[in-house]
Amino acid sequence: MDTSLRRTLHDRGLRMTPQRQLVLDAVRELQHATPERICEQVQRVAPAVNITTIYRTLDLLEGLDLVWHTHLGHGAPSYSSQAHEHVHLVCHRCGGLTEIPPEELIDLTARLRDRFGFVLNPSHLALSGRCVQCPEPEGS
Amino acid sequence: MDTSLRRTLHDRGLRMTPQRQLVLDAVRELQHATPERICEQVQRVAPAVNITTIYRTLDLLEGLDLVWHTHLGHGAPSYSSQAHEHVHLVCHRCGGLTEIPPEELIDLTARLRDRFGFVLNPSHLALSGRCVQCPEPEGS
DNA sequence: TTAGGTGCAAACTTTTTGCCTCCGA
DNA sequence: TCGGAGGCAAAAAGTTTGCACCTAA
Repeated sequence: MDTSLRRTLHDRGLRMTPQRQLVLDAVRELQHATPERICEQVQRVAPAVNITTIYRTLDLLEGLDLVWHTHLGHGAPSYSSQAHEHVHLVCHRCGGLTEIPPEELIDLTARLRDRFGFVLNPSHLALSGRCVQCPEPEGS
Repeated sequence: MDTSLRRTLHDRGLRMTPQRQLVLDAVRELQHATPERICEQVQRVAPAVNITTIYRTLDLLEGLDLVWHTHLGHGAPSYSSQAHEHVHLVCHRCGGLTEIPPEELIDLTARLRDRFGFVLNPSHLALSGRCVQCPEPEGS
């Protein structure tokens, strides 16, 4: 049970529902999950929940800043909750994912805020480049 | 005409074609363009070129490290060429895109390389957060 | 002549929309 | 009873595949 979710929803004239709680729980539990994966998880508890509801609820929760999505690689987007504290390094070549501690971005976060007024979300960030295992392309 | 493209292709037993040149030109010219947008651009010169060819060619060029794609927001991915030297700040709230000079990432690039062996591609990077115009969410 | 490359159509996956019904304030 | 929510089906959007034909080495 998530009283704060109920409150947040109520403050905006929205209702708390079991589906919304279940989707939020699933995102928090799974981390980096696609909508389809989240749907499977929710349906373990409530098999009747439709994928449409998953999409609508993810949109809603994202609007409330409770969840977040990025495209870590090709294909479907990946949803996470604020709780997940990692920076992601995505290799554009092999698609590999490396997680590093968010402290690595403290300096950058401060600089972007001071200079551009941009509040970086360091806990959910994908940086793209080439990982250790992948060879350097020719001619560079 | 792009002799280096011809050479790169030839070295791998692949052929140079007008379509490949046109797609590369379109990516370089448009920057941040979706496959569909690139297709339109190519079709100005060669109306018969099919969207399938655009997808296949973008895949090919990406494999050659000549172009690059990210998902800047919802929906279709966005292709750019190496030539495009900007860092992108994407607001997760309004979807707005801010471009900042790549120099802002010099420190981070060096650190990631030294500590994790990860070669950041600073010329094509999307950092996600909240931009100046968008209000801070409640409760934070 | 042979393999690469393209166009075209169809299939497929992922996401969104419309509509009807249900339910709680 | 009124508007928010969800289920279901269909549509839309985005991407991939199969196949025939064409072309350059």
